[in-house]
Amino acid sequence: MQETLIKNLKRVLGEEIPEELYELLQQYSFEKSFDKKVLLSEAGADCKYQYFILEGSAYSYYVNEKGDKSVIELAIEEYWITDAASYFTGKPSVANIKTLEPTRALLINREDYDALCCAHPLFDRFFRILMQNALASLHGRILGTISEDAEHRYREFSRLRPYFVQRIPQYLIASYLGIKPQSLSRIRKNLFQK
Amino acid sequence: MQETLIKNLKRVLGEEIPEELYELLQQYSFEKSFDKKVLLSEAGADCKYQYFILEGSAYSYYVNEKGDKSVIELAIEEYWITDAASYFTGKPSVANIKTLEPTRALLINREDYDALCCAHPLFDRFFRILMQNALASLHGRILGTISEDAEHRYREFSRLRPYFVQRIPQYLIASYLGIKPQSLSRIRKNLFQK
DNA sequence: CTTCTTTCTTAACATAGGTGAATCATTTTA
DNA sequence: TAAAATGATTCACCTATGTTAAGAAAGAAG
Repeated sequence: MQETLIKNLKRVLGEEIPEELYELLQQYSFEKSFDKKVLLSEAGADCKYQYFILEGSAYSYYVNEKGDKSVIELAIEEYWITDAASYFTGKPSVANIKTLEPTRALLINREDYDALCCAHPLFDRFFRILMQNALASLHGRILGTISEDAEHRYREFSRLRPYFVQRIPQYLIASYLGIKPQSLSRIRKNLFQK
Repeated sequence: MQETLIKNLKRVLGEEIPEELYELLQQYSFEKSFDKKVLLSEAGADCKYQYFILEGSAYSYYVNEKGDKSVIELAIEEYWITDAASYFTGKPSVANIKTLEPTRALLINREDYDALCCAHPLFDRFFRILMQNALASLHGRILGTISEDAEHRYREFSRLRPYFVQRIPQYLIASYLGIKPQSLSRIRKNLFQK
């Protein structure tokens, strides 16, 4: 069974985990490998899975009416990625999800997710706490986006997610921060000159 | 016991609710009334409660180093409001929370929240689902903020939250959308001329 | 290696939205 | 009611970021 997800379960639940949970996870999820630049889920379709990245990286992005792409989420090892609105509610997704590198992930589909939570209440708690954390971090992101300028946002991002800066192409980071790659380039030039 | 929260419990859990849940809620929460423009929670302090608005309205906002205020959340009846990062993790809060109108709310402190979830697993589920919904809606907000212009964001906001447009002062809506009141004024003028 | 593709940088110019200041309108309070 | 406070609008001007276009650098593929 997946060491890295188990480690997460333990850290989040902060108690001894009943053996049963491992078996249930095993039963209601499966592992899959993907090449780089593979589309995992497409806008308009039902987003069937949530992905827990075991190795590699992926991102989700939105394409608006004008054709501009915007990065919604960036995910490396130990991150979950999905189109929440679609996965949790069954509505058609607005996001595309794509691997960046060759990626190995744990997949859980919606029915199995529900089954998992019904099979043992600690899963309700585990995912509740995951969602709480995701929520708090998204609030931080919103806050930065509406109240700080692009240079500030990039500095914060580099400080909080140095691993991302190393591994993720700049044009995706720019998009995640809500600016164009040219602007990020300009900002970086500025930062290094200081 | 609070009809409106019970209605929410039922809708979210979509099943018959054991009587026990009502008693537990009663036990682990309490109701309180506030005047308008009362500070419920202050940046820097520990955000002790999450508030379920029964009547009235409130908002949370962040003040950055430059002194600019930005609205994080707007809440009217049947909305929850808190500083997630502080409430869920115990860290000092970055947000201020303030009532807008005279407001009656249901309060749950962190210890009682944990106790509630330990007392009955359906609370883990209830809050998990609430968090999922909040997460999906925040994704939508991020998306708008990084990929659409201010006019588009305002139109979407008006479409999705007409009640807010009626009740919440424009300068707070502007801030929530990440722009200045003067800009929102300009945008509205433009919209009505079309 | 060489070529092709992807990513990053630079620069000149354009624009959405910010700033500061004044005025008007609306609520609140005395 | 009058006075004061709060919220909304308008305008002239400014600035951060977008746009377009070109070329440089770095990686991937043959």
